[in-house]
Amino acid sequence: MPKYRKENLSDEAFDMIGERFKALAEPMRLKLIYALMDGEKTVSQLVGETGGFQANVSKHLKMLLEVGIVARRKQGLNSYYSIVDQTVFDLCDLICGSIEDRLQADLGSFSRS
Amino acid sequence: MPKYRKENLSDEAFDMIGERFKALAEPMRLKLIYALMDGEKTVSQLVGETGGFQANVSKHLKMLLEVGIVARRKQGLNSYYSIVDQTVFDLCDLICGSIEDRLQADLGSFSRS
DNA sequence: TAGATTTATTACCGTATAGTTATACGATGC
DNA sequence: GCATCGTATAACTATACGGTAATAAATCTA
Repeated sequence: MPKYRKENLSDEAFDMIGERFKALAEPMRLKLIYALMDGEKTVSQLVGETGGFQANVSKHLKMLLEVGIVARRKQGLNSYYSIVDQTVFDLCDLICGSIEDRLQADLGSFSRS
Repeated sequence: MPKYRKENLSDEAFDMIGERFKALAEPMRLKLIYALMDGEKTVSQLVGETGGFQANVSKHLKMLLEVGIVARRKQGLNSYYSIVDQTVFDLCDLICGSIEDRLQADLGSFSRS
């Protein structure tokens, strides 16, 4: 029995999966997710840690909020963002392993005697 | 000890991770990967299965080839493409689970009495 | 050699989006 | 009320990218 079963997927399913991956396809959003590994933070904190402009950070956070990767908690003047979908870390781990494999392979084909 | 360790990542690392996710962020490329689950196929076959235009299919395949997700084998008039990075299936499984969770949650908050 | 077939490439168009600036909104404090 | 602070939004620009059509390139066949 094969490791991966091939299910029937509709066009809408492909769209949803693509949209989900797209949320993780931008360096700034990855930085934000990475910064939120410590726990919830305010927009100002995230602006400081990522080095981005406040408007841009807010925009990306809004996107992550809409797709359900982060949550927002408003208190006083501040908005506290936090990760709600922990699978993003598993996804990044898988991707990083895949990138390493690729780089190793490239290195091998380059330096082989 | 936390489940996810926070490593130091450079801007270049975030770029590479983002680029990798971007390869999976388009429905047509997902369809191609999905179609290749059965094993290697020619461009014509993939055009038939995805319903896309030949030029578009070729362009997306080239992109998947460049990031190392698929491999190409030329024989006669045909180019045979196949999956080389099996982690894409794990990634899609994770994403699908995440989407399901999200939809379940949305459904719950909608229909709760 | 000429023609047919498969794939790759080029050019173009329209749309989407990241980054930036400026401004609006909402809450707090004087 | 008014000023201030943190955040969100609007408007703009530049660029990236997907889809499409046309063409080129490579291989096979008659």
